[in-house]
Amino acid sequence: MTKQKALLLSIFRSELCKGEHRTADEILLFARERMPGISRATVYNNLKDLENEGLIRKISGENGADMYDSAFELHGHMICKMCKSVSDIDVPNLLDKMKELSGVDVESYELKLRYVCDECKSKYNFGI
Amino acid sequence: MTKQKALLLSIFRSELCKGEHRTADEILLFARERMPGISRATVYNNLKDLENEGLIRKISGENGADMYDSAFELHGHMICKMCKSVSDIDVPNLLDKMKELSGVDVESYELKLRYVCDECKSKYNFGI
DNA sequence: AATTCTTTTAGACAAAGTCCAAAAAAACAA
DNA sequence: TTGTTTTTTTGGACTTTGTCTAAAAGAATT
Repeated sequence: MTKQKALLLSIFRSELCKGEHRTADEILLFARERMPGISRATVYNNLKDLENEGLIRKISGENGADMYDSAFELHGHMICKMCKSVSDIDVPNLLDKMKELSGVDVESYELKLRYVCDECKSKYNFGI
Repeated sequence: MTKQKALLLSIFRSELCKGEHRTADEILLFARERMPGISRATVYNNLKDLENEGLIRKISGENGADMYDSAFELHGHMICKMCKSVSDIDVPNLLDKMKELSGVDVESYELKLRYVCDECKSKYNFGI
């Protein structure tokens, strides 16, 4: 556990990431506020480590960049088709159900539900 | 429906894509075999159109590039953590369950189950 | 203190995808 | 038909995201 890695972990545990889904470059910016010289490669390396250690989870992002989530509980994500906003949704027992269904030891899952959020609905119906 | 778009659709409906998960650049190569001058931008544009029209579905890929799936039925994907191989899994009624759980009109979903495939298991246990 | 192993760093590099302006094609109107 | 407008394609430049590499720095071990 180097200083750099500890910094990243503290960022994930802080308000900066609570309930948020951050890209690697957002994390890099946060990290540089506290450790100006930290290298991009170091951030990417440690994100990969933290993910392998199960301390954070990666979500393949809708806008190119992957995002990271540090929530303790495994959960799903609701993605608005229009604005690409992301919100969490708890899906009870999904992991166990998928183990049963597949017959193999599923370690984790990524679930994205596509819909149109209320804000976008009202923005694009022009009052009709 | 331009010639270019029709070509892409025919590729997705052909044996080239049956049960496969193709990247945009793989589709570009297939397309150039039949229409040598077709541009990369055109392929990307039309893949986006076809996705919006619900004729194909995008899976955010594990190795950088997104992949496309033209299967009619919505289904989940099993992803091996080690070799990143992808296989399909049918998850009955998941969409309806998610509509119910979320209380909104979920249009589609993307589900990835992470595990270690048999081949990788035996490759990395060194016979122990 | 010397050695070895791991991590960081900076920058080059690669891959995937977007953007743009001009040309071509298609759709529409007279 | 011909002329006009709109849409799509094209090629290439560009951006973004992420990886790789070799050298330096830092930890751990002997």
